[in-house]
Amino acid sequence: MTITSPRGRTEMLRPDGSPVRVLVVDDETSLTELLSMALRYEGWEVRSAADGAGAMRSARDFRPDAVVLDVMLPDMDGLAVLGRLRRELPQVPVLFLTAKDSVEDRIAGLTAGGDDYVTKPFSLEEVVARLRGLIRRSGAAAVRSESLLVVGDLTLDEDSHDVTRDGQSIHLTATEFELLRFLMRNPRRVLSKAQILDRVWSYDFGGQANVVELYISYLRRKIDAGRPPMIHTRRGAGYLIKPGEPGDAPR
Amino acid sequence: MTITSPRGRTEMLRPDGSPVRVLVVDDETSLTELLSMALRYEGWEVRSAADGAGAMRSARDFRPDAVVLDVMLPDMDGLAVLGRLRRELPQVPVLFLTAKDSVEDRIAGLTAGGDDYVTKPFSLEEVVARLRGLIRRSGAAAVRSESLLVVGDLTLDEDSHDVTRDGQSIHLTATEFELLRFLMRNPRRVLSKAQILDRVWSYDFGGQANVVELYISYLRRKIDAGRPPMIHTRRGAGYLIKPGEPGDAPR
DNA sequence: GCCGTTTCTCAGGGATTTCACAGGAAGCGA
DNA sequence: TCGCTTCCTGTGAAATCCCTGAGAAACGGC
Repeated sequence: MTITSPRGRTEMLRPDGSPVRVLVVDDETSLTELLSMALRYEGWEVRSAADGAGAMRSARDFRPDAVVLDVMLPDMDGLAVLGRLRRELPQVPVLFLTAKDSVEDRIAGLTAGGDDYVTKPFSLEEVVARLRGLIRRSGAAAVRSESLLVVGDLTLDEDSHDVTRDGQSIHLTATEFELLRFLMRNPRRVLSKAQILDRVWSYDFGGQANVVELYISYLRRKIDAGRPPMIHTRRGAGYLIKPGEPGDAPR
Repeated sequence: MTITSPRGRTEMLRPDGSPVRVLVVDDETSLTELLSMALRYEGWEVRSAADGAGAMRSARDFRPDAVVLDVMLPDMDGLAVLGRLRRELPQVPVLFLTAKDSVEDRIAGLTAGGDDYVTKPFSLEEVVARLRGLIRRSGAAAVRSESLLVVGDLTLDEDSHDVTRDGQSIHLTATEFELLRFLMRNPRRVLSKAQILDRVWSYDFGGQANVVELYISYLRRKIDAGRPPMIHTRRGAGYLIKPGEPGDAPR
């Protein structure tokens, strides 16, 4: 079931109408807090645990629909936790967090089912998108929602990563794609550069804030070129995307 | 009966519409968990047992449509379990898991009845494919046809392992075949290198992640040569397969 | 056991993507 | 209109990602 909330975003709900539940397991509290905030903002109910024991307790009485699990934990390693979780919650999809350099000690066979993983440092957009994908495909939320975002004549498919405007296919780089996804998931809403930076860039990004301007510029060139513009600047506030009005001068 | 679920994949169902049931018997819990996840993701209902006694209990009250059975079990050996299973579930097909070096002809005798086997370490794609074949042929799921995957003018027959593009037969090696099957079972969906590695390569593969790139390269040479390309790279995300657009430049 | 086939590692090179920097354009208030 | 601030975007360097040839090792059929 998908409903549109008053604030204009689509939310995932369980069959009984209650919000989707996500359990976050990581020993870095700054990370669990960051994630919890982002996931709550999605309208999900979140509980977090800092170690394997806490994770098992939460699994039992919180009964989450999805789990975010750091594979490196202090008391028992992530794999042990995974095993116990699987026994407690056999159906629940897991999103693994893993360090960049452990790409080689790749989580062999962990993503067996519909599971997925992201490498640290990640962007919140990425984590949220993957979680949505996992939950959607697991059917836990009975949200057989489409993977297609539509704003005016602009479409973005989260499964195939295809983007089209007015039927014409548009090639985007990975960062451009995430930025556009974030805009399109919040249509007609002003998003500040800080918000965009926090969501689309990885949490340890230390660069210049004007990358956002730069990527907005890239997107405009690809999305708005020769058409009524959909990406608008609110000076001093941020950017927003909305369907192009035919009356508007093409860009 | 075969239906296409909202997530775009075909599922097997029993004549009464309930999901197919599979019993997994192995004493290595990490393996039963791995398999359970993968099989659940197929939309099947799974129960697992760690020994012969548990297997018999599950056979009686779970009434599975297929059994995955490790021939090496702690309490009684797989053959004894098999005999008891056969008495309890005379019609049910069995997929044997066997160590690489075990006597092949003994297994050959076992699989005479239409059963099948895979050697450890296996890939999840392989186990799932074999199981699908067994179930399809047993008639439990009332699915008789449907061994043919089709994407555009590309076809892959899971029974005969024949692959054709535009009517022309294409020879693939075993690994190439499994990779293509995985792509074709998830058309128009971006699959990350990690997902591909976890699904197509055996669970204990510890090698370089760029084998995936290599095999994509092999596949392209055979599938896309001189034709509109069907295998596409999404830089920073993964690969996907989709029907070639006639307008696309041939490769 | 031998020989063709298949799998996989390694490494170079090429193409793409990301990002910093900086000059210029555009908006805004007085 | 002027001056200040904010935003836009060209340029280029560096990093990253991907492709593929060559060859070693493992496998399989006979």
